[in-house]
Amino acid sequence: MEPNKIIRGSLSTVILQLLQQNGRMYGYEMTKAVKDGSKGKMQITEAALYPALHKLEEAGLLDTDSELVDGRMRKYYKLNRRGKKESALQLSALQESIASLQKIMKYKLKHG
Amino acid sequence: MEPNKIIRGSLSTVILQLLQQNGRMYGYEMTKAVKDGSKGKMQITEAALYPALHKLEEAGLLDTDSELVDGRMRKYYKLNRRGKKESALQLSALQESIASLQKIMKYKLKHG
DNA sequence: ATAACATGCATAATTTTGTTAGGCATAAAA
DNA sequence: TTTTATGCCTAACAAAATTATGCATGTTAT
Repeated sequence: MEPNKIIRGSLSTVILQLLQQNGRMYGYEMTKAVKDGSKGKMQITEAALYPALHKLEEAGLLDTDSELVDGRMRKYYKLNRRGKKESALQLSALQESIASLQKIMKYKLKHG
Repeated sequence: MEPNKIIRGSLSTVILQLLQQNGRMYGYEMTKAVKDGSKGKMQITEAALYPALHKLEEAGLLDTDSELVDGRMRKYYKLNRRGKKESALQLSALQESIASLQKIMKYKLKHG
């Protein structure tokens, strides 16, 4: 079983939420945050992350700025006003989805 | 936001769990169960369901039998021994994944 | 009668979204 | 000096869904 099946389709929600929690992050940092925050049970590959970040940026939800640190460039992302709204929306939608999923999996037919 | 993003990647787990709960079901019935069980918030389209069912059957997790009811054929599915094992495995894996996902989304960096 | 909707199965074409596999560069550690 | 960590990225491919159909029977509404 793949480690992070549940993230499938929720990657952008996770990204937005990480930024909501931390204010300003760069890509590599996010991959570490997910690995650490899940105690190694999940990971976001960079090949999945960067396109997702670019998509959110293009969608006008994120502001960016780049910085040279220790001789390497970092591209920082943070939520703008629209991003904050969208973040909240996606979070509650996800929580409702999880609740629905739990219900479904306990569902028993009437008159079975 | 799509209604059932969270099911993405977890469809087979949901199917196995429905069969675990109800013992014996046919495809159309499953689509209704999901719609009812989630109060319309989620659905499994038949185009997603049937290939998934066939795949689980091919994987040797489900036994089937067909029945003519009210002039229409129904193909019933149920878990066999292997399917029951797999159902339990996938359920606990999914629950752990959800727990990890929740952790990640609350994750805050040290030393911010 | 007949059109629309519910039941019941299924597949084909397309899109979304991820993985696998790379590339490039700097710095630190073994 | 080779490996590991940091840091960005894309291309080719695969998985898994959605959209769009198709077919057939039975029931309900017009």
